[in-house]
Amino acid sequence: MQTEELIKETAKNVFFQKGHLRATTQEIADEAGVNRALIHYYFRSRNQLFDTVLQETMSELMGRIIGVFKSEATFKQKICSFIDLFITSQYPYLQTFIVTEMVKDPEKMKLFHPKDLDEVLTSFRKQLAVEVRKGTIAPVSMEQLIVNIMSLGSYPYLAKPIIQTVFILDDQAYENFLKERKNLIYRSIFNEDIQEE
Amino acid sequence: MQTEELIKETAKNVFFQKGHLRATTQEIADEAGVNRALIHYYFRSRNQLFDTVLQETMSELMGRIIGVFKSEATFKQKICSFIDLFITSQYPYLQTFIVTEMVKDPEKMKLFHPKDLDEVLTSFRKQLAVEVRKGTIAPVSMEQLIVNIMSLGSYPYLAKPIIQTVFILDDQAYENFLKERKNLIYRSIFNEDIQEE
Amino acid sequence: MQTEELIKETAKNVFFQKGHLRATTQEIADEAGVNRALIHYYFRSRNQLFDTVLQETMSELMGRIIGVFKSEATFKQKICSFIDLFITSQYPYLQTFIVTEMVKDPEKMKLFHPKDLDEVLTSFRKQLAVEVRKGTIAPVSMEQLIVNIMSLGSYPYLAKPIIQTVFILDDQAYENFLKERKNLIYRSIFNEDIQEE
Amino acid sequence: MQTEELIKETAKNVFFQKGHLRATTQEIADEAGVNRALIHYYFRSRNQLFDTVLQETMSELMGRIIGVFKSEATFKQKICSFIDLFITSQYPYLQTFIVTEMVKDPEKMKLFHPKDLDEVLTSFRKQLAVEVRKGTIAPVSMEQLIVNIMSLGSYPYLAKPIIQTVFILDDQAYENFLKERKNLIYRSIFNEDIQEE
DNA sequence: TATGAATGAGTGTTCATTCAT
DNA sequence: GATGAATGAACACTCATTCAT
Repeated sequence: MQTEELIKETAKNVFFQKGHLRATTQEIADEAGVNRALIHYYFRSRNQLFDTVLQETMSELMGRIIGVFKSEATFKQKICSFIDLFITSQYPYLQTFIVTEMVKDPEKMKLFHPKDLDEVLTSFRKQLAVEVRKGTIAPVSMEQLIVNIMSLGSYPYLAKPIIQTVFILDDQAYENFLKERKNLIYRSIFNEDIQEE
Repeated sequence: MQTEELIKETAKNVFFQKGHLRATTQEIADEAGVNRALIHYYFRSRNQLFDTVLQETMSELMGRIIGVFKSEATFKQKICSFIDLFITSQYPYLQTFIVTEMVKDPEKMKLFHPKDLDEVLTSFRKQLAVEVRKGTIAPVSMEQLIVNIMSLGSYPYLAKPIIQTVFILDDQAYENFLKERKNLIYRSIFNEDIQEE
Repeated sequence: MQTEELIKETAKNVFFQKGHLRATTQEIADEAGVNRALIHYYFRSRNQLFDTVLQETMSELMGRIIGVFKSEATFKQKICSFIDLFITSQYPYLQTFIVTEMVKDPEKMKLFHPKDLDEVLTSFRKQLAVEVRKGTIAPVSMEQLIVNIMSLGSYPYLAKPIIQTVFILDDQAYENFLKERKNLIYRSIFNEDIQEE
Repeated sequence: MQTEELIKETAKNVFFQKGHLRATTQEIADEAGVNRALIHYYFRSRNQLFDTVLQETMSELMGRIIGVFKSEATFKQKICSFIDLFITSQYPYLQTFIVTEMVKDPEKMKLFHPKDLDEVLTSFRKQLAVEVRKGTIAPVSMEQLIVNIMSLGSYPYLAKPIIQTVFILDDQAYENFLKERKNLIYRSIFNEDIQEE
């Protein structure tokens, strides 16, 4: 039973961490140190491994997102946690993967919409309206706000090769570049630095 | 000689517009209405077609970027043009393509750094410093500013399936969502709406 | 010890009754409700299970054939019983199986020639000669007579799909078609109907 | 274009002459002296090669059958030709093949029922009725008569290994055994020897 | 310049078989 | 005896690539 888990974790890492989206069963098997046929023994087909692994990863991500919004934290704290979610993603290539895969079958995404997401978002929308009225944040729709945070957080991971090339940054310099961004994103929303305590 | 061009253009569209990043030579040949072997006649290998096509597309993109910064326009106009560059990309899947391809061979990107990019950026960095001093824009490094714009512009294209799923937006609604963003991005930089004239 | 028997019987049914001549060990194991590895535990290999099962089935068939000829019945009764043997075979696909398997290794068949078959046939050959002299039956060699009966009895089972197609007969009509044949075969030999009593 | 034909003919021989019904693409390719991938180049899949080859062979067989019945020959001559069709089949394993394949998908056979077969059979049924009235032949339905001939003709080819074993006949002896059968079958129908001229 | 034919390397998948428990 | 896990060999099939014309 732990081998099944090993294959799944290896596949997640190969696909979403290493970004080898077209990885063959052979590559995954090699990486996991198991026989290629074992993948079929546990998952029947490469596609089912894909689906399983994608499903689980998306569930985890959605769970975290919902967790952030459901918490008792203040508005600013929620935003802070949400930024973290996308700035330090466990799976930097997950989103790229989804984009490339979903081109073929966009309907698949619908499976990843959890039941309680809607109410959570509705409640957050109200909270946002309150904060806008209070003047904590400039007027903005919830959708645009959330997409802004995701954009500012994720894109630098996705476009790493482009950005490194344009600005001639080595890996260390890029690391530093990324570190500055959390506070920068926060400031683009609230016009103030993060209050640590 | 025009067949070579035809193949190249077809490949660009298949890869970067349609997002068929793993397109086979057969698909490209079919789409172009030519024999599959012709691709090898002109480009020797599938990889060389890839490289050529990527090289040209990147050159074009870099050319546009440089064009924006080199122009005689005002600072705000430059920013405006730069936003446009990433919001209405001719090749929505180009960046995804780069990301996925560069994972395998990150050194490749170095080929895409044009000679005059550095001086253009240096000059823009000075212009930015001036505007910061003038208070036109909040203090920010040039790198972070540019990456912010690229993030806010490109990411919603890359992550379209995710965003549509989370917020339950159909294609029409998503289109509208995207339209609002240009001004929104501009406002996030200058705290004012775009001045049309 | 009864599991071994269970596997064997299941295999016989799968191969020779259901006609699934290429059945995998998994299918047989599933049908028998046992673990796939057990088949190898008892029979070492799929081929040995095949051989065992074929051997037993052939022995049983040969036993019946010998039983018919060895009995004290009259000549006509023997023929009648012999017809029955091939018209209502317990294993309709046994012969098809033998044909397809023996192509690969024809020597295998020699294992299925029982010791007492020769004497039984010799004795039947004499009985036939007597009946020919008496005029009960038209002159014919024993081999041809026996093959005729086997042909007329078995072939309609083997060629069922062809015959149904040519004459457009559904399963019910084909059933009726087969029922008529016993008397028809008997008449082709003795020019008279079967005397029931 | 002749390679395609070569593959097809090789496949026919492997399947229907040599009786290697489960032949792999590799075996067929080796036999034909071509690369395995060529089979897919011409026929897309192993199944399509099967279907094509089966279709053609069945069409040919059906054509011959119809040809016999459609001819201007006398009743006895037709029967004679029909016997020939099954006694000296070009593809001894064709029928075995059909039997084993059709177990999986009996509906497939329906494709092999030619349009003009029905009228040809209807006309032959009338001719048979006339001959029965004339006393040329003992009363029998057309279906049973035809199946009898097919049985007596084909079965000895299908069951060759069994028969050789039971009667201990070497290949030469079996050859002789088969030669006797044509006249024997004819006599089982008309109670007289074939009139050669 | 263009094409149909041909090939080798590699992919996902199946399966009989083995092994440790 | 019995089982889940694991493996190697084979299979159909795909694809980029080459070659003769």
